[in-house]
Amino acid sequence: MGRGKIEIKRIENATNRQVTYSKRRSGIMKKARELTVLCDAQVAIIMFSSTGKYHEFCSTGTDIKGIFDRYQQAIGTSLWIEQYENMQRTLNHLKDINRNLRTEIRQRMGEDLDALEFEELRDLEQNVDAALKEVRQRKYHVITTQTETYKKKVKHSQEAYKNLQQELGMREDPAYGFVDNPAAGGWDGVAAGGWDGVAAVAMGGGSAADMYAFRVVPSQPNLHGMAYGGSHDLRLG
Amino acid sequence: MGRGKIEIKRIENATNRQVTYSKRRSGIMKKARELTVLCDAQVAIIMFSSTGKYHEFCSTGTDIKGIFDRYQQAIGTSLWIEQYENMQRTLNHLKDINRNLRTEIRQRMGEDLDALEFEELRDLEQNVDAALKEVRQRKYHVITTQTETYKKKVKHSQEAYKNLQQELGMREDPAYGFVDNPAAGGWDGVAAGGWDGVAAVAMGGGSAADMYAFRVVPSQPNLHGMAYGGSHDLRLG
DNA sequence: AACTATTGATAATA
DNA sequence: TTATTATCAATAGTT
Repeated sequence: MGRGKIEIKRIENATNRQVTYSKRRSGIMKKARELTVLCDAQVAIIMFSSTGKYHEFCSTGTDIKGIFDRYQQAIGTSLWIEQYENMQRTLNHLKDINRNLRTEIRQRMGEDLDALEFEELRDLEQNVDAALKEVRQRKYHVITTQTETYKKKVKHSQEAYKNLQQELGMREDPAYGFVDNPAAGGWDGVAAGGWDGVAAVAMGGGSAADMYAFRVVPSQPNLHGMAYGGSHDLRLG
Repeated sequence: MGRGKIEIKRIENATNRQVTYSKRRSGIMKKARELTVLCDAQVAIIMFSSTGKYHEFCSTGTDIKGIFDRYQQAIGTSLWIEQYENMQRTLNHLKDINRNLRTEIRQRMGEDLDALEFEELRDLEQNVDAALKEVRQRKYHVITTQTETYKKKVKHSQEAYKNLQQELGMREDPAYGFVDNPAAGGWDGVAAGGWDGVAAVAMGGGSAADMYAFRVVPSQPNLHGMAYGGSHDLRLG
């Protein structure tokens, strides 16, 4: 239909091809529109030219997504539905795991124990007991490490001070400087046993009240996105 | 284009409409095919007739899904991609929460404590300590409840037996029947103090070895999809 | 973009 | 349904 018929093969001249694309595209769109009106049909068309420009047609009363959802229904199952459902499954599985993890944490916090059988309770007790020992041991380790560090710092400061004293040949009131008498409450006292004593209390499986003796900062930022203070939000997000 | 032009409006005659649909549909498909060849374009068409029958066209070298994925890219964001990405986000969020929960459980088990600050360690210790008390209390409660139940059962059996004895006027060797002498190891002994004694041991914050004294069944099914025996698989599924 | 000579599509008909 | 064909519509080549 034109001034001479053409062979149906790729038009090599780019300009020509683009013009033909434009003409024929509008032709198809018109035909599609007529079809939807004449025959009460639903039509969706998506076109990409060789230059990458895209055009679409969609019959009135619906949209591309609507027609393609219907299309997917028509051909049974497929396309995106499959990966979508896979994802949904994974998501539900994760939620289940999540719920179980939260339940376990709550039980490890001593809550919701009614659901447990005696044997489970017994195992839980053993486990928490062992965990408590681990935590105490770790705490003791941290404390002793800190103590050693402070001891060394004190020693260094002390020696530096003494050296200074000797170099300057000065003699001050012992109450205001470093002295060798532990009873005076100087740094020597701490270095010699003060921190160890603290560590001993911490190690001694003490009561909660004992532990509060170490609370230097009343509340600290939540460094791991968690808190052990029971203020957990154990609902799903 | 036919024997007389027609007005572009819905064809009321169903048969006529169906025939026209069939003819024009094949016409559009042919045009689409020609367009893809002549102009090196990508085209996807989906059509539903008024009777619900569906037909599709897709240029060679791709498929409906491919063209629609490209379409979604072309129009930026939307359609399925949106909910797909929402889902992906939710999924990643759940995985994060999951990882945190597993970390917390491991720390509550006394593992991976190196990452904790001293203050966190102290709070964790307090919390686990409190939890242990809760669990022990609960265990004691279960044991005493069970004890009461067994006591009652024993009492009932005892009385039934005595009644039977009296009714039959029988007298057996005390060694082979229920007697009033607790030292003989009869049920009276258990009812009077045996179970309470057991409960007392359980309550006493005893060692793990003490607890094992209660292990009636060496291993039991995992009723909650969890185990406190440290055999947790804390990896993501 | 607009114009036509042509070819292509199809409405009515058989 | 399918085939025919008289007409109308689309468009290739041109301006």
